[in-house]
Amino acid sequence: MAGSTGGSNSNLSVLLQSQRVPCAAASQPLESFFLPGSSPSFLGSRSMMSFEDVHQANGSTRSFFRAFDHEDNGDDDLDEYFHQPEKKRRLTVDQVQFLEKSFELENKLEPERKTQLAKDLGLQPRQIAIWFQNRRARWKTKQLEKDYDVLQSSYNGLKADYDSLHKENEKLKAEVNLLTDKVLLKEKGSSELSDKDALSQEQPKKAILAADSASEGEVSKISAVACSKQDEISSAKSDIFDSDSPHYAADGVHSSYVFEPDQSDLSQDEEDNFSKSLLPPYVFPKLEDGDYSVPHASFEDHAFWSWPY
DNA sequence: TTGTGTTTTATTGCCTCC
DNA sequence: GGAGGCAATAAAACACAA
Repeated sequence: MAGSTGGSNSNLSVLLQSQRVPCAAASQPLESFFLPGSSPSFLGSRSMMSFEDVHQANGSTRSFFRAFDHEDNGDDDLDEYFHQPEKKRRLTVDQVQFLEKSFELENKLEPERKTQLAKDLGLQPRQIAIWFQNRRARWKTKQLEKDYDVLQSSYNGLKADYDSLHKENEKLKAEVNLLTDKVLLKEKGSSELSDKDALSQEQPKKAILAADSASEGEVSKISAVACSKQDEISSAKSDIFDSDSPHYAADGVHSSYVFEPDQSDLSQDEEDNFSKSLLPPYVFPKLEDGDYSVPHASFEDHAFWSWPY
């Protein structure tokens, strides 16, 4: 459209035909637009309201075509205006208001409507089409901004949820690690008690290795932590181990001496089974770095939503 | 007054639909 | 193939701070 009718000749005619008709033709639409109770339907020329009346009713001192604001009356000025080189001229406030109303009703422009609007506003149909074109573009931009804002706030909400869940997950992970350590210590302690005699005689290699791998200080430290948490987990402990469990010393004595199968010798399956045997029905695989953690994916990564446990 | 950023009007080229 | 729509863009008009 635009390209098909474009051209300097047609532009000149646009200027001459549209911008030079600020009086009779232009006043008609404003009648219907500004008359109280009237809709922007086109009433034709029946109204007695003149263009000056329109300005007064509108409280505006602007002339219909703003260009005349700057060029005082006088034939010379008018002549100069009409013969000046082709220039863009903004539509007046009234024209824009009228077009806006029309746009609100329907943002697409049928040929008849375009012609009618052009006639009523004293503009070229092409100008009307261009105005609607640009108006649609502005509307689309605004709409995109709105959509962006909605998505942004939605994202912020989800991000906050994620952060909160991530924190909670970290907290729970630490707690699980602590409890697992305690359970393992208990397991080791009870094993030691039950196998004490055999151990003292056989001096199993693994016990030596375990003793070698952990300094006395470390072992006693772990034991101290475990004992300090004894009360916290006592109830859970009774659920985990039967009182006659071979893993649990009847006298509750804890030893810092560790005897247990070296887990590094276990296969993965054995390791899993080991963990399961400790804490049914909860599955606590041995927690190393990264275990039980939310996958370190970005928030946008949907893998996050398939909770790892 | 002037420089600069924003808004508005208009053009161009491409695309789709009938 | 012509009409009309849209995106990108140019350029005039406008707003405003310095």
